Amino acid sequence: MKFFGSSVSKTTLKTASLPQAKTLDPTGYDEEGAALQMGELSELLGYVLKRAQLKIFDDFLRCMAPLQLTPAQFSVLLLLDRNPGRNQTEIATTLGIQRPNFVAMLDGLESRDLLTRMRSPSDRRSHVLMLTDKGRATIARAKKLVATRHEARLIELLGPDEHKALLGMMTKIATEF
Amino acid sequence: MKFFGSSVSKTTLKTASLPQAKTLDPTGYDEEGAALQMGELSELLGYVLKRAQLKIFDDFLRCMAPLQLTPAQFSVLLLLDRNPGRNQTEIATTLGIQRPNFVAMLDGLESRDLLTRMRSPSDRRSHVLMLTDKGRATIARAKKLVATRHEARLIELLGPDEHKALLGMMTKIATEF
DNA sequence: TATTGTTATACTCTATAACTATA
DNA sequence: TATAGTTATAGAGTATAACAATA
Repeated sequence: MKFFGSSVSKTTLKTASLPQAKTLDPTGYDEEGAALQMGELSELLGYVLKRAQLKIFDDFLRCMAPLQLTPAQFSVLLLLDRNPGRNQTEIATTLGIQRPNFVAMLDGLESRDLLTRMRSPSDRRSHVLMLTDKGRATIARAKKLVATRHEARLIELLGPDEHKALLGMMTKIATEF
Repeated sequence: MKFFGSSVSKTTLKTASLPQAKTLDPTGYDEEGAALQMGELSELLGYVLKRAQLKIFDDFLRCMAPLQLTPAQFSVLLLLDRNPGRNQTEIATTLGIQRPNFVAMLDGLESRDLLTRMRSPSDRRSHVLMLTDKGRATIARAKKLVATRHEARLIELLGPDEHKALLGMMTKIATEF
């Protein structure tokens, strides 16, 4: 499902420049004829929200290119750093990831030596997840990249107060809507 | 790519209740043990933005269930209503949809008799897109559903001023970031 | 040559059912 | 029985290459 497209593929993850919706020139007319009327679309929160989200993810990817981490991978490492010793179900559920889909994701991170799976001694069904030293170093670097390159640009664009307000509204929608 | 999952499939489109990230109870502890620390994640705009977007799309789908329109389909019909007589490339490009992916989408809408493709007399390569009467009636009903059920709830949650400010910030990110 | 619509294709994300090994 | 991790699979969304018809 989508309002429209554009995202960055994981394979092309190096740093891709994304195709995006046509932006009108100042005259409101494009090369060949009259510009299209966006109508109610520009007042529809879901529409602009989706577009903004794609932009932000794309920028996140660019900023994180040196570490080759997707937003999802970043969120997993961050959660593991803060919550060592949790099992797959706990981490996946917290992030809204289906357990089956989490398996391949962990395979990838584990094969890059960023985390380890250990059978729990107390419950041998579950895997205790722990960042490796490399994983801890990576998430530390990643957080710096996000803060200095990504979030800093966002705050610069919006202003610190608006940025803060925006965070609050998004959280409200995410939790109360 | 994702921060985490949860969305509504088009097949299940009737009205689905979505699996979502665990919400903590007021104590900050869940059933089995300590709640997970979200850490920097709750301050990361991309993260909360994505979560909010999923919530909003899910609600959009529920509100639009009587008409069985996805956000993407809604945006196409809306654009066609405002801009009759455009060709596929123009509509697709404006919405950020790849032309190849637009074909199946139009097939679906055309088979539901919501729009028509006509070969342009002036340029026989291109298809002129027009809403049918049913298409116009449908988008009219859809706009009412969105306004009264979907956007109204959002405005109620945020307050009209905040909602307006949010729209502005999202547009800014979508166009200037 | 270039463009429009199209087909074919591939990769990602998401969801569900069902298996296994444990409990 | 129920749960954790897993496999298999299917449906969407998205991206690119290449073709036929037309310009």
